[in-house]
Amino acid sequence: MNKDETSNVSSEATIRERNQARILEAAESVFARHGYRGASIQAIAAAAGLPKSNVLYYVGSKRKLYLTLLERTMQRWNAMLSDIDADDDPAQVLEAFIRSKMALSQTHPQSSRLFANEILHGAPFLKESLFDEMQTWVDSRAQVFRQWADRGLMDPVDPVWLIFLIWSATQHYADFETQILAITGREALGDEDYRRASDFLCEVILKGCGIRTRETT
Amino acid sequence: MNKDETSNVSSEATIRERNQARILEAAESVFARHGYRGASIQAIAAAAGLPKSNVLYYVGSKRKLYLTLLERTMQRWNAMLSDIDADDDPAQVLEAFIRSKMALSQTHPQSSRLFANEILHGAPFLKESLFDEMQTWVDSRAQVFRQWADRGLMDPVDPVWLIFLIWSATQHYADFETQILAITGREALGDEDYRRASDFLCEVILKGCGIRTRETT
DNA sequence: CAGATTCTTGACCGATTGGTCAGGTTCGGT
DNA sequence: ACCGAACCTGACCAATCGGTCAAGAATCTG
Repeated sequence: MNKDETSNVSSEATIRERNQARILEAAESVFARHGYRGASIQAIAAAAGLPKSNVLYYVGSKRKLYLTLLERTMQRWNAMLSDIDADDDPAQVLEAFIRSKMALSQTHPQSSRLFANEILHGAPFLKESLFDEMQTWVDSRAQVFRQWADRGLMDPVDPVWLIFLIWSATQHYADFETQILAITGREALGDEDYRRASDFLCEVILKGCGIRTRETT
Repeated sequence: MNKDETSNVSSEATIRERNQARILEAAESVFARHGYRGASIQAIAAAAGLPKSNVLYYVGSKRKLYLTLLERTMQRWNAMLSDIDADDDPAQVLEAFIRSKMALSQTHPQSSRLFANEILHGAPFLKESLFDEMQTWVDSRAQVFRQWADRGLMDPVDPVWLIFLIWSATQHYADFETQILAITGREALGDEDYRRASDFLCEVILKGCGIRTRETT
């Protein structure tokens, strides 16, 4: 009985979940490249290796699919960005922030591009409440940065512009990967490239903010 | 006779040039938002206030229109980026570079977004020769930066990553304007905002590279 | 003024779009 | 074995897509 139920659930979840995962991956790639308006369900279906109506059977509509992916992107980002406190070490906090953002660009470039496309489209699918959350998050971080500056732990730079600097610098590796590869003559950005770029960003940005790092060798 | 000729030429150029300018402006806006695939000629026509077939009369095809805009974007960028020399002052060069890029983001945000969309699409319309030119440009700049580092005028940071940092940081204000406005509670980025952001980027990036700036008051 | 050129623009075309729908197949439970 | 649920998928629909074409109006030129 118990064994029978497990077998049943597993079989049901396997088909639906497997197909949904295929569709989500395919859709992310298409939306990341062409944005919402430029993506077609047929292109997504082709990328997923399923007929179009089968895709619609699972996801309902283009809009629902897109919203699911956007939500997933936000969750990926939130899961990697931890809270900070004024008692934390600025060097460690900023370095962790930069490195985790770079890791996201490396592991989920399509998510980054999908988000970039959403913003370029004028963010029609991002709820105002989500921007409110972002604002709250930026404000709380900015407040900590200001306290560090007050205590002489870093220069009194504008903390909001600093956050934008880190966002832009780190997302660039995912969003503009095509350009970077063409200009640097690479076929892909590997671990070593990401490590060196992350080191560079940590070094320049921290130094640029007057934050001294600890040499650990 | 001379007076009659002037009147004739002016009248002919006025209709065609005026309509082409209208179409280019409208198209830039639509392509900037939706990218090539997501932009429709009907949307461009509506934004230009002309019938679709009138638009096609002037520009021939969607592809030609897009390529024209892409070319125009490249020319705008090239017109503002001057050659540099190892004898130049690093602080002045980098500051000029950052400020001119920020000015471009401020005056031509749609161009920046159109380019961003082109890259997100995988750069299908950018000729390989154009990337070669970019690479040449980046390499020549990197060489100068390295010479500066050799002479102790700046830190030995990776010059290519430095250029990417400046690109990403400056283009961010155009490309992610929607996000910036939402988070900062602004309705637009004004001169003062751009000035402060430019100052911030100059200060942090130059300091981050170990370049000392001259205080001019 | 007449003819040539440019401009305007709706009708039309085949292809594609986001879906809807219906019917058949497969799977799971009784 | 039967029935219901889940899955699969081609046909179909109205709307939109990038263009073509033709006809009339406006403008230019000699």
